[in-house]
Amino acid sequence: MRRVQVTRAPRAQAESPRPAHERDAMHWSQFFIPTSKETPKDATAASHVLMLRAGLIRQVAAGVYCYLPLGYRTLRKVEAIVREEMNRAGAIELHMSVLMPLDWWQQTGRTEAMGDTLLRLGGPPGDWRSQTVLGPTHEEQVVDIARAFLGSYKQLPINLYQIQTKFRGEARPKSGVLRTREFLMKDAYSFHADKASLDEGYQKMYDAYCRIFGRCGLPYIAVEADSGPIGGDSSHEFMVLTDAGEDTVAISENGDYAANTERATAFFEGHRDGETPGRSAESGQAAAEPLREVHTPGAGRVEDVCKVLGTTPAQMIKTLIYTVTQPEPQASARGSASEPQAPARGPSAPVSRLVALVRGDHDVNEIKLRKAARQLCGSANASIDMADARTIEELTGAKVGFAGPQGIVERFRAGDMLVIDRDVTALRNAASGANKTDYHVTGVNPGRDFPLAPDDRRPYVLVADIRMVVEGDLSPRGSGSPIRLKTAIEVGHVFKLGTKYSDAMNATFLTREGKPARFIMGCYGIGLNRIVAAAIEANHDDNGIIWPMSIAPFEAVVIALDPRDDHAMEVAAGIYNELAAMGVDVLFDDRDERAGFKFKDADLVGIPLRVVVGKKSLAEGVVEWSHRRDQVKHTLPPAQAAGHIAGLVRAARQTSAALS
RNA sequence: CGGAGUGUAGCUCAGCUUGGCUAGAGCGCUGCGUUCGGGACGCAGAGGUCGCAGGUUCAAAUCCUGUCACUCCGACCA
Repeated sequence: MRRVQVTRAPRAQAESPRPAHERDAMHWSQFFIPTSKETPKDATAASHVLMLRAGLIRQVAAGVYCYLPLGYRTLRKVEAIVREEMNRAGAIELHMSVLMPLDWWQQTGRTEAMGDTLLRLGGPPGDWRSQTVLGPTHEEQVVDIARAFLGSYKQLPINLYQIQTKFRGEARPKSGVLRTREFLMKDAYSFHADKASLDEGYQKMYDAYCRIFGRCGLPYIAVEADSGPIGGDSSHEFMVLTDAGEDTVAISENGDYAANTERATAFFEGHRDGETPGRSAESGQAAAEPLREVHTPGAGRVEDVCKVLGTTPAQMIKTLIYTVTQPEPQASARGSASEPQAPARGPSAPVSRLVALVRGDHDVNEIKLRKAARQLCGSANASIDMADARTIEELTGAKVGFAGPQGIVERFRAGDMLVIDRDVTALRNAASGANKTDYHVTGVNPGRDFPLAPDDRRPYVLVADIRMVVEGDLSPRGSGSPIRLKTAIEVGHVFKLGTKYSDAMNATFLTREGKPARFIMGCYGIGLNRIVAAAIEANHDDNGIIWPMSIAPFEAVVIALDPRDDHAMEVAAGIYNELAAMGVDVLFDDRDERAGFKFKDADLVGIPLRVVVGKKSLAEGVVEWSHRRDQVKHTLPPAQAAGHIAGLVRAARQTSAALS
């Protein structure tokens, strides 16, 4: 740090306005905090605006930011908390490499699964660069370590973690630091000999995460999550509820249920009678009406149709057509070094059509639908896409907007599928498209007009939960509590991975019986930059950031209001020095600026505690102090100031520690 | 990847429609002075390849073509 000074010294000595020996970096006049009054053009999220205005970060490129000193101080504090709690939970820190061989990713099949998200170095074919990737996550590398060094059950369980910069070819970076191409992540990987040990390790991480986010001052909740392409059977996400998030969380009002909408499910009425969804068709109270065609010219959208038919979206069946693509069975994944860019899907990949039925007031959850499709066709890698207009017209015989379920299976080819949402099975005399342009039908009845179960001729029929939950759905716990939807930032994620990676990379250890067995794994991630952004989203006002003490770049700021008044300056500097000596992270605003200017800066930057030393209050024998959060001014004699503030800092630190 | 938009000083933007003289303002920055408890003021300054490349023209920030970057919506997203 001093080195910078030394190299500058010869030139600076004569005329530098601040000679080296007088520098104290924690004097605001000499620190580096480029604040700005202007709201940056491109920032919409509060955290993004404030991080730029408070001089925490600077954008380098889309989704790439550098951390300026103030931002870096906070990031480092977050890092320290994460490290402390991981160590406390028995995890062991290591540092893996960012560059790694493409080969590993081909072994686990994730070259394809991650697609463009996996960043490659490029370079001519055969060059080492074309065989090297920038790590977006480190399962492959840590499994490689495990298969090399973990040979015995005696070494298990073990949890290895790192805090590392990750790279992802994010297609659309957004919201400042919330979604970027380069970011700092804590990723941990646990290895277990059996399922019970995994459950234990998972719970340990879950608890550690609660402590971490609690200590960082985040109002978080843990929700059930979809485990995504990474696979695995159980997973929770740690969410901070804020406007800026890009995830949506379903929470029941009484708090007995919380899940990411990717997987959230609602209470199904059919359960009440103990009915199986497929059978409820026969038990309807209303008499089944015959199908009746109604002319509905131009009414392709649900609302339009309702108007014409005088019905409600909840009484309609929405018929959506998808295509299902099953990739060719993985040809030899190994040794394809000569052709690393092998096309993900050959043109010959078999494509079948899938008809999905949901109620008119519901939307399809494509993650659930994909799961259903995979179950039906038995291919774990099958993908689904909305069908194009031609496919739809071919299947329904009508223009887009007039598809209906009745008789649709008669038009099926081998391999086509029908997936019916549970809630559709409960409908009686519903309305739907007529499979005839400009016509709809009423009196559609599940079971009579379309099958609810597979038979010999149509083996691909499935009733499942394939819809998004909506506001007002009831908690699936059966408590009757309504579900609310909230946007949230995902700050952490814990998975039970199982043997997905140890299988793919053939990573084994020897059991007590001397037989090789695959590691059972868990993996656990935390986005450190997101913690910073989420903390700001959750803690700010019109004037700026309100840092939680635990991650504030400085815990206290001493503002000298009259730097030209020797006495006032002396008192202020004295308090600053005392605080620093007491181990408080303190910044000294010694700048020769007007009072309002400095107050605004202090508010913007968000330091939790503020001491103001000015001629005016000094004349009354006091200095002022206040919390950033409530701005209420208190006074006390200068001699007691440092001691009091240090006490407040200590108390806040203890509160944070008490969470753990 | 699809749709929309924007690139002019460190930051926020005007100028472009209808080509024309030395390319402007505010904030910030430098100097001097006044001011000094909630983002002061005066005077004097520094700072710009008008994203880049090509074209049209006597003449291009302005018109045309291409290209790059960034932002927003969507698709995508351990």
